[in-house]
Amino acid sequence: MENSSSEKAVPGWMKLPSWLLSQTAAHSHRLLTEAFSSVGARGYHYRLLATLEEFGPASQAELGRRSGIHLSDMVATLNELAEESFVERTPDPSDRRRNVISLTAAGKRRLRVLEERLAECQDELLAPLSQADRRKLTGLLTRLQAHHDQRAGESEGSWR
Amino acid sequence: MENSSSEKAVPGWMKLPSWLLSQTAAHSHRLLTEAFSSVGARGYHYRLLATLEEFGPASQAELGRRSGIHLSDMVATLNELAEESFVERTPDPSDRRRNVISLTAAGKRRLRVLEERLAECQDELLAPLSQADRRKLTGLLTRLQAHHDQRAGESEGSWR
DNA sequence: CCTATCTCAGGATGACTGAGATAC
DNA sequence: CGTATCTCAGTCGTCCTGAGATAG
Repeated sequence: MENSSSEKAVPGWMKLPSWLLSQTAAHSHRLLTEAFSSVGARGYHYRLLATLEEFGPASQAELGRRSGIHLSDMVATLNELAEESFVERTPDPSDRRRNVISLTAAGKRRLRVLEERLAECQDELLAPLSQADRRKLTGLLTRLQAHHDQRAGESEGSWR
Repeated sequence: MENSSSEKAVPGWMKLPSWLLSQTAAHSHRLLTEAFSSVGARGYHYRLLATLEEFGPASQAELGRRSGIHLSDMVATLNELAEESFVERTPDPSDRRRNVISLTAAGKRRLRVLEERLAECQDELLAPLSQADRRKLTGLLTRLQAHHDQRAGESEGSWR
């Protein structure tokens, strides 16, 4: 033992919830980024593909609302996905402002791969926690998220 | 009770721990960014000032190890802090490669302001949770962080 | 020679802003 | 008209890579 405590000296702010949250999120983000980029993808790709499969084809604006991705980023992300033929952009005949985005067969296969990687990440992320602790953590985070989501919806126009 | 009627349709991946973590961290980050930027500061400024007060003057490399800020970012951040006279950069006479960074009186006052803002953010962040839940969450996150920190230290050179 | 320190230039991702063109 | 959609051009903060100059 070195001094009063057996641990290395650590700044006090590292015990704050906001810091712990940002750090664990950063770890999680690193895991996901590495897993996705190992197959040439990134977070936005997964979010878009998964949203498309779950809710079906939609305009870019609608996709943005469902996935929480900004329209500006949507364009670039869809360009990337379309270039690999994971999604198709078809003009909407009933509203010529819109593109209808739909998932291709290749896109579904891609999604399966990303889902596998994602599941592995969850496991690695939560490795030190018991099943009960994982549920507890998920529950607490869900409550936090619901609370802040709601407040965001109130002040703005609830565009999400 | 099911989401078929009362709840809005939400993609399944939004229930994953990694997503909840990144979202709550994003909310937290938004709170902090707004609070800090309302006085013209940002996260790195607080981390550096707080680390300096807690551990005293140090070289930039040492500060980087203590605060977890990359050396490349350290330079720019210290430039900003020095420009407002919150820190002082003095050449180390015993090792002419080094600058000794120290906190000024103005820097301490600045830190007090940022700490206040930070405390308010913690409260707002954790608003929907009871004291017991807050402790539980902090405990769970601490365990996650410790686990991943350790693994990061193993594979790399434990520079942090 | 090799390592440590400081500096600078840049990238990547995610979140976000603003503005323009077009269609409703 | 105003509003919605799509596109493109950027910013910002955080994290991170690489390379150079200098000092130990």
